[in-house]
Amino acid sequence: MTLKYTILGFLASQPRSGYEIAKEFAQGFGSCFWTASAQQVYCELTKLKQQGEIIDEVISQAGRIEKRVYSITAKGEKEIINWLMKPTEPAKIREELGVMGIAGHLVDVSVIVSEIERRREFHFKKMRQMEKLDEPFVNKLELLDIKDAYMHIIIRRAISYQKEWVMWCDEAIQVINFSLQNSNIS
Amino acid sequence: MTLKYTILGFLASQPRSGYEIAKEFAQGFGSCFWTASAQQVYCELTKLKQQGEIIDEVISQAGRIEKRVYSITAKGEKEIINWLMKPTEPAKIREELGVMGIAGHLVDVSVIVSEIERRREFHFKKMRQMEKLDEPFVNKLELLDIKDAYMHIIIRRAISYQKEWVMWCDEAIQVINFSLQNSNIS
DNA sequence: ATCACCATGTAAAAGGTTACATGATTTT
DNA sequence: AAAATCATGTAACCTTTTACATGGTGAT
Repeated sequence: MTLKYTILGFLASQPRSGYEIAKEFAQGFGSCFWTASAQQVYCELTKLKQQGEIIDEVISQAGRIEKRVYSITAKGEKEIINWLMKPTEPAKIREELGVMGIAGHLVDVSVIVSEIERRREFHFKKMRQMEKLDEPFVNKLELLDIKDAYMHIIIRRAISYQKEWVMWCDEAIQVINFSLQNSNIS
Repeated sequence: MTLKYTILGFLASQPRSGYEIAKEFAQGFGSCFWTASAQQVYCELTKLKQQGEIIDEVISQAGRIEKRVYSITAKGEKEIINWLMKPTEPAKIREELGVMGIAGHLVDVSVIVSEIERRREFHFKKMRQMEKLDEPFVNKLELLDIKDAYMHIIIRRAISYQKEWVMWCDEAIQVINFSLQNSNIS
């Protein structure tokens, strides 16, 4: 259901096309907390329109293909407000890398170490991406209105999530190296 | 596919029944990095048996219902080793709470603040749970062999994930309060 | 007695991914 | 000329969740 409410949220802040919403998930603010493919977005928009929570309008663009822009309806706004009042479900941890914890010893330690190094790079890049999203906010921290403050804290969460990963990778390699030294001594 | 490899991993470390594996996901080491219901576990075990990656043996217990204990086969071990050599897919962020970032202003600020406080409690408890799992390892940090080191680092990741959440909750409430003071002044 | 825990499964529904399908415009 | 971006959809498949189904043992 979160996909639905994220889309309603985007449309509550301003009318958008399916393509624009999909982009929010791929690179924009949506990428801070949720993922959805373009296919999912188009599919959900069709459903939401049928249920009267959003309406669409075809906009013709000069020298461009026309696009279908969606807006939230009063019914849709009621729906999202109702949802926001309910407690959120914490994300379930689903981390492939964890399998190493039980079965890592079945492969050479170099496989594990280089995988952790690869992940460090990945999360470092992600962290930088998230920091870019935060730029408009960190540059006026003293002047954030409540709407900006909400966006800022969500982006901050995404940044520290990635940062925590980077720090964990460094720590993990240290622990592995220390353990290897131990086994050499004995 | 991760469910499959997590189960193979558990069985690679020792033979277990479906119930025991389900418990690992619910409260044990599995809960550090993956979630799976008992239904999923039983279903996957049936599939893995059909594919010859695990074998089962019915164990009768004194004064208890008999249980079906599974062990990994040579084929299964080959499968998991092959999988461990491949790069891991980082988890996709799916965090309901993020919707607040776009639509939080549609409800009263007290709704948001009390939700963040509720989440702080939740993650604090989770952190304590994960710390309990780490106890056998932190008590002999100097003596960890590589198998222990792998388990320890995965648990450490789970701990710092929860810790990061707790710190974020505190920071988020501060940012919100600061923003509210701003709007009162102007 | 009631609750927690042990123990194992099936089936339907919901949610998400991947593949298929198409085609124009803008930038390099 | 090729690649990236704009623009929208359908269908099949895979994964996950929820509901259904059952019943014994041990502790309070």
